[in-house]
Amino acid sequence: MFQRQFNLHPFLERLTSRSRLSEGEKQAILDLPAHASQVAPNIDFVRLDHTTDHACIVVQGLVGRFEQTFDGNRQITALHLPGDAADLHSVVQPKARSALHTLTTTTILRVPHAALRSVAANHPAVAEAFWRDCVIDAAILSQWVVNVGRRDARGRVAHLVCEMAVRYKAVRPEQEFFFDFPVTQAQIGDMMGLTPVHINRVLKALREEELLTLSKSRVHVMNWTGLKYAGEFTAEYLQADTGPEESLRLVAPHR
Amino acid sequence: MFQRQFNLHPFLERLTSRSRLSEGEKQAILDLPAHASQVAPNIDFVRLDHTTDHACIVVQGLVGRFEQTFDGNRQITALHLPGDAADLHSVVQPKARSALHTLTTTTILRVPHAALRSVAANHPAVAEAFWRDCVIDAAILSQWVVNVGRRDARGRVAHLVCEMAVRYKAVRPEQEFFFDFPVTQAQIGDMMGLTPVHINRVLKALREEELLTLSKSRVHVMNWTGLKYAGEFTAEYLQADTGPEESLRLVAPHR
DNA sequence: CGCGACGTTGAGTTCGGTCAATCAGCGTGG
DNA sequence: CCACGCTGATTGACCGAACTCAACGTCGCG
Repeated sequence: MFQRQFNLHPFLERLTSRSRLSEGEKQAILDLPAHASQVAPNIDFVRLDHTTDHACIVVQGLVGRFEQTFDGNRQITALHLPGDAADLHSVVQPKARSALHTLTTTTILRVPHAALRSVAANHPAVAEAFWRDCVIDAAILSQWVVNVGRRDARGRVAHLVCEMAVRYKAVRPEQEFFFDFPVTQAQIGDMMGLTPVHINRVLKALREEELLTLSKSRVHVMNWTGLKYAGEFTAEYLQADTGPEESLRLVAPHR
Repeated sequence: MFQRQFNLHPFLERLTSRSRLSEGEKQAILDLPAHASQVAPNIDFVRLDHTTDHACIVVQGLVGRFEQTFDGNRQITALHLPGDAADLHSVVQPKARSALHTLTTTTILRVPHAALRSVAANHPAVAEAFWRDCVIDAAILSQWVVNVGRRDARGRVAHLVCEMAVRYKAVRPEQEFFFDFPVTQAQIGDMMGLTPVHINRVLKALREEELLTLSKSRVHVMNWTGLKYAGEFTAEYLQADTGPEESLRLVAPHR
């Protein structure tokens, strides 16, 4: 029923922000068959160890990737915003090693692996763009390890908010700014490897430092410079290092 | 000077353990140009933010991938054993987001990106194998986040040793076994987000529990079942879920 | 209006960190 | 051969960040 309301433009934008594609390749992405569906909050729409034949693209809402320990503690390892392909890697690894969970009401587009493979096979630059997309997600994941492993609670939360501000394209370096970030304190705890109670105390401290406020699923960044410093944040890891224009083709030119 | 002594067989083995390749594709991998070199211990042979035109394959020794915080604390995010392509992702993301550091004397083979691209372009199944390799490394990284984020010190170290035992193919489920793991306690601390002092105490506890002994760069696992339980370890995430035989080709068959 | 989910706060505990001393091994140079 | 210095392992005493437990507040909703 949502078939006509949602298209693959956000996904294409994400891809082209990381890789250069020709007009024909862009059109091939937009022509991919996709089945839209709404998912209610707090639903695991991809379960651990299940094998899928399609990839999920987030169009609206917020999705968390997580795994859990034997005693049920959850660790969120990644967040997926609109435009992100939450499990593009499933094209080459169909069995899910981590679950996908909606944090809010979310609209996802399901694209069959067969169609993605076909586009990648016919357009080597698209295959490379898919590969690069997975590689950049891995770089983000790597930063997540650093955050959880080496920063104290205040630094972790500051870093998370910085990353989200950049990924939501909300940053106004010269002034305060706001953006929606629909998560509970318990979910932030699951991202950072901390308890909800401690997240609460950290948010209170950040508020008292006049760095940021988080309330009602909305972040108010009051001091971007100070926040970046508190989270030791630099944004480079979020982008491809080659501008999409200079990006090389996987297929070497024929000699 | 080492050109003739080392070849790409370990790398090919790693690839074929995760993806199926035809004889021609295998040969193409083995025919890749590679420049061997020895690197002394504790050398950063790929620096942060440097752009490379080649990928590094570990043939002997042990390599750690790491990033660091502003105050110089290191977080090791991955280990690369012989056969691993430590930065295959650099083919599509040439600027290094994390550094590579030798933990022991290490022999690496440097393979030009141009050659890897050429093989991938001529053999779509190789392109897919490269992509899958990066995806499985990301799954290992994801487990690393869970380990650091959600387990206590004892569980983290137990999990690490379990992962290494499996990756070194040292496991003998029915009996005690040994394997070389040439790292210092300080380096284990950098992997787990803990201090060297605490690693020492945890190793002492694991020794007193008769789970494992680590001394002189050698691990002695005394109780595999108990160790797996302590680290909540399951090995699935280390492998491709499709056996290499069933692995699909990126190129769809022509209709 | 009452319930449930989420947020807030306090008191006490604990895991892991910090600081510091000691020890063992090992390569080097006198 | 042995003294020296360096690196890494070990241990103790103390500290502090984050956890646990528990109570209470707040808000949205049926």
